[in-house]
Amino acid sequence: MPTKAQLTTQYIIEKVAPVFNRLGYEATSMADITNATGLTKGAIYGNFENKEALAIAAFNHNIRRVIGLIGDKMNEKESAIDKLFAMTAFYKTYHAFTMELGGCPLLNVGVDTNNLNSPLHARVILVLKKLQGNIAVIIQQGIDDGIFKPELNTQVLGSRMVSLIEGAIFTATMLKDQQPLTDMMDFIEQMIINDFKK
Amino acid sequence: MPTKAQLTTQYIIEKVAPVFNRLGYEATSMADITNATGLTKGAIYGNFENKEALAIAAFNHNIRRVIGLIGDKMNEKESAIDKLFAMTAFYKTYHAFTMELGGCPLLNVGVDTNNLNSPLHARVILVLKKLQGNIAVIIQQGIDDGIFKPELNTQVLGSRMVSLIEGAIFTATMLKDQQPLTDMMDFIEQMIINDFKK
DNA sequence: CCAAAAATATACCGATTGGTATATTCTAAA
DNA sequence: TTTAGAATATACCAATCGGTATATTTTTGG
Repeated sequence: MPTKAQLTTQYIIEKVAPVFNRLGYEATSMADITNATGLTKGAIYGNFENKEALAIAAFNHNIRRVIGLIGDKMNEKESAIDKLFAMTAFYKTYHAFTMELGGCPLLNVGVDTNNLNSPLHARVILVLKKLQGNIAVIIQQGIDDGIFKPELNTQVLGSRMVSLIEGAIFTATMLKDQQPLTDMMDFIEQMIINDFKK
Repeated sequence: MPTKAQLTTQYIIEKVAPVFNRLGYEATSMADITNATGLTKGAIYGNFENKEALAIAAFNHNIRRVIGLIGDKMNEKESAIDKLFAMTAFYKTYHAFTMELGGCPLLNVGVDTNNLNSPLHARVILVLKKLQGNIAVIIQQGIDDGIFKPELNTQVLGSRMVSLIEGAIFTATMLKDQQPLTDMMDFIEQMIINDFKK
């Protein structure tokens, strides 16, 4: 059974995570945090060492939500193609997700903390590389299963896919229009069928 | 002949433009601005109404630099294909550019001012749409010249191209690695040859 | 139900924020 | 060279920043 404090810690994270994402991890003030939680600074600093620690916890929470959801969808599938299509299907629903959250955490925090060499930026790079790697592994699985062309460069394609996705998220977020994101996912699906498959 | 004040105004813009881009348009303080220019607040506020006005001027300056450079390169060419290839060639050199400037202004300011409905964000959306439109016009020119397939959806392709470019810029900036950007430009060039050309 | 401990609220700190009023310096025309 | 006006510097403002010490409340084990 979790203690009261553990529940409060989790409560704070869930309340402030979208605030940090919306306002930016530097621009979010302690006043924003106390307003969002209904708690006072005493309670916040009792549960987190400082604002940065809370920001990191909030970012990890946001990332876990996204990666968790997409990972679940992909793990339901067996073949490399089905996994990749589960991914594109997820991102077709991602605009509503980001509208609620205030944008893609990876994009927001990445840009926000760039040239800041904060722990947060290190986390962004790590997640980015992990995403690239995950996609590369799936493509490799497709090659191993004899479904995808063996000459595919999995690393380059993993990196390229992440760029395609984040670029579309950026455009869709800026224009508050789901269409660029949907279009990009259709485009990726065509790419898989036309260029990946044997 | 420009007056002393006009020269100072321009001097301030040039000095603070990379600072705003690097630190973010909210996070940049008046102290950062006076440090970057060597001037005092009196001089800054004598030339600009407030920090936001200066931020807008700095953003416009940054955008003009990028768009101006790329526009010049493209205007040197005649055919739609040559223009598009001039664009990809430019973006292959863009990583060095963004390293010096502290990232892509469009990406940085776009994310930074998202959900803030500031005049700056309105400017970002305008520039984004203009970029999409410019590419669409060039593709249409290619169609009119009988070089590109007539069934191409110029609007969708313009939007998609911008997403491809900004996504690659994001990845390259995060990983401090030019390769994702170079790869994406190669990818776009192949797309032009394989999918655009008749 | 009580007391020890844990958790939260309150009140405060120095530093920094954007901005301004005024003093000073510099520029340019007569 | 003088002087009016423009441009810049200085000194200051209230408000807010992140953070902390302490007082108060709440929880929990006996």
